[in-house]
Amino acid sequence: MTSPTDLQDPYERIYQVCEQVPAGQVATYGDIATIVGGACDARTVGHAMAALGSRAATVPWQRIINRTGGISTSGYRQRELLEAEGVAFDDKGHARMDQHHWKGPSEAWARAHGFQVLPPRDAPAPAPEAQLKLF
DNA sequence: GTGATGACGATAT
DNA sequence: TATATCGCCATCA
Repeated sequence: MTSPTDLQDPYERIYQVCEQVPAGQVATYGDIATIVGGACDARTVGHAMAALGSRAATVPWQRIINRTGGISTSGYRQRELLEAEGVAFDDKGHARMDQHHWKGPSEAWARAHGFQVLPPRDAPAPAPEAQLKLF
């Protein structure tokens, strides 16, 4: 297992997880780092996003935001792209994490690719009316 | 090899 | 809730 050929580039794994984020949902850098596991940190994910390069066309980098739900980028129209996907923002420029927070990939997919799943979370605040409004 | 920087997170106030 | 401080890791000069 010490062979680098067995493990893909650390960034490649991050991109792969980012591709699992469906449209209309957002994930935090910490979530991606938790799913990738290993020496992957929230900051490492941020560096990976900055090193996207040509992969920016296939990786939904715009769905990756910081833990506060704010957009750290400036000039990339990240918020505009998210709004186009149906992600709601408040007047403070923070995404509605309670509505669009990605719950993580399927356990089967994560296990099949050697990834991890996000820790279980208690129901934050179910809004029946809000769900009905979606789509 | 060392120091500085960064698309961050968590905790404390 | 917002701000301030510290910590962790990878990349670049």
